[in-house]
Amino acid sequence: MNTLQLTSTDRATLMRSRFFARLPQSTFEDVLNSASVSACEERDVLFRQDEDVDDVFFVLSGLVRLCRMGKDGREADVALFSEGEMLAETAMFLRQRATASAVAAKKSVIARLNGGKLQHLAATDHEVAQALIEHLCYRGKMTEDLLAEDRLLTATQRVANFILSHCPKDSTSFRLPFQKNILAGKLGLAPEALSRAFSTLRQSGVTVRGRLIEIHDRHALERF
Amino acid sequence: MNTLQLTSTDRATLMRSRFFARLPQSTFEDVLNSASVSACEERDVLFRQDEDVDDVFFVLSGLVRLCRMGKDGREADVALFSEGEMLAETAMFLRQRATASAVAAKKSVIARLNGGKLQHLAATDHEVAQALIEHLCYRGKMTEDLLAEDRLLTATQRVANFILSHCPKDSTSFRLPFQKNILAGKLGLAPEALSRAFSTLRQSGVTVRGRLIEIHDRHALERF
DNA sequence: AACGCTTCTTGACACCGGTCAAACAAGTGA
DNA sequence: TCACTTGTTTGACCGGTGTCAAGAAGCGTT
Repeated sequence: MNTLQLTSTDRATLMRSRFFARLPQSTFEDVLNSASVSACEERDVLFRQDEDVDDVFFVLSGLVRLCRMGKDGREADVALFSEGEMLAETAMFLRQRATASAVAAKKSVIARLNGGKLQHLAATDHEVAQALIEHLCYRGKMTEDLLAEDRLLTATQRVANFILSHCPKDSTSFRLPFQKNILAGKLGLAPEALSRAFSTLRQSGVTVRGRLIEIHDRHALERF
Repeated sequence: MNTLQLTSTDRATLMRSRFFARLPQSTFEDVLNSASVSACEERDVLFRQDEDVDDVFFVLSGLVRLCRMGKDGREADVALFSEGEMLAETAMFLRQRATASAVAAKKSVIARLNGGKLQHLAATDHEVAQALIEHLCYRGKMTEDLLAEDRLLTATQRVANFILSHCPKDSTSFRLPFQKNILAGKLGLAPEALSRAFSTLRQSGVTVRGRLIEIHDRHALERF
């Protein structure tokens, strides 16, 4: 986890993000002044469950898995953050230990924003508070979506959903943005189950070669 | 769904709640001025999935189920709100239809706060924004907890968890706060599965008679 | 090109939990 | 109190998914 300088593409990534996009330039700079940037290898840990976390993390590039561990050692992913997404903001406001661990799911560049600073800004700057509220609403919905999918859909249906929502409407194929491993975790599946789901979908015109997914019949997928 | 007057116990309930507790009296009155109160019977619908929802709801007494329906007609609960809890706040900030339906799970009294008013307050009043942020963090954590439980624990373990977290530390028994039906939904189980979980736990010293749950060996439950 | 590592796939199997049906209990209203 | 409705339990069955183990494919390194 080496410390880096914030590049101009990093700044661009930040400014494009849901959270920062709506903040005025000066506030943006203000937040950045208290930020540090580091390069992570796959499996590097940003923070661990039950630790105190004071900072807020921002994915400048790469991928971060948020996972909880059960007492028997198994672990379950509860969220997956890719470029331009922010995590660990709840630790700031609920005075309690982290409820999950954050682990890089591949080589990543992570910005670490000062939590106290951000909290202070949220308390004094309407724009920041507003952006935070929207961000939290969005995150809440994401988690609720996951929960509902888990409870309503079978493995194959969840995979079909994922494919449909990730394949551009005007295209017939796309590349998985990460390893199948990770996708399985995000969907709450064992890797084997993901593999089987793919092979079930082959009957409905889905071709999987490495990370390349081809769809030959969108409607067949929707019907699943 | 009859319209009611806000009683003084209702006011007390509001002021005790996570959200309103921290607001100054004047803001509190301000919000209340735009509120209406109604009595709901079990199964009354507060709003339906895919509808536009402008208001924010507050449970003054009773119980509200938030559930999503799958295309095959099955439905899954994604949250359960009891006395003193607020729901549908995300609809205000994410400009989109409701992602779930809200249904009274028993006779309830519901306050309906004006969303626009609240949104305006959140944008101008630091205290309101702050309260909202904390509320959203809390809700987010709740949903994440549910997701993690679903993914990490078996039915019996989830039930054991529920019992442990609802039985006062200094007591050896408690009453279920709602029908087993509802509990099953909250835990993501079919009623039959809940029933079986209870009967499995009987071996670990749990007695169930109607809604009365008795624990004879806390540690046995924790080990599950 | 050959090696070694990791990721992915496939098969076998067990088990958890959903579903249906029927018996049973509890609650409600006349 | 009885009849009726609604909620709960139990049994039987089966489909879905986790787990273990083995083999295949992919990928980077030498």
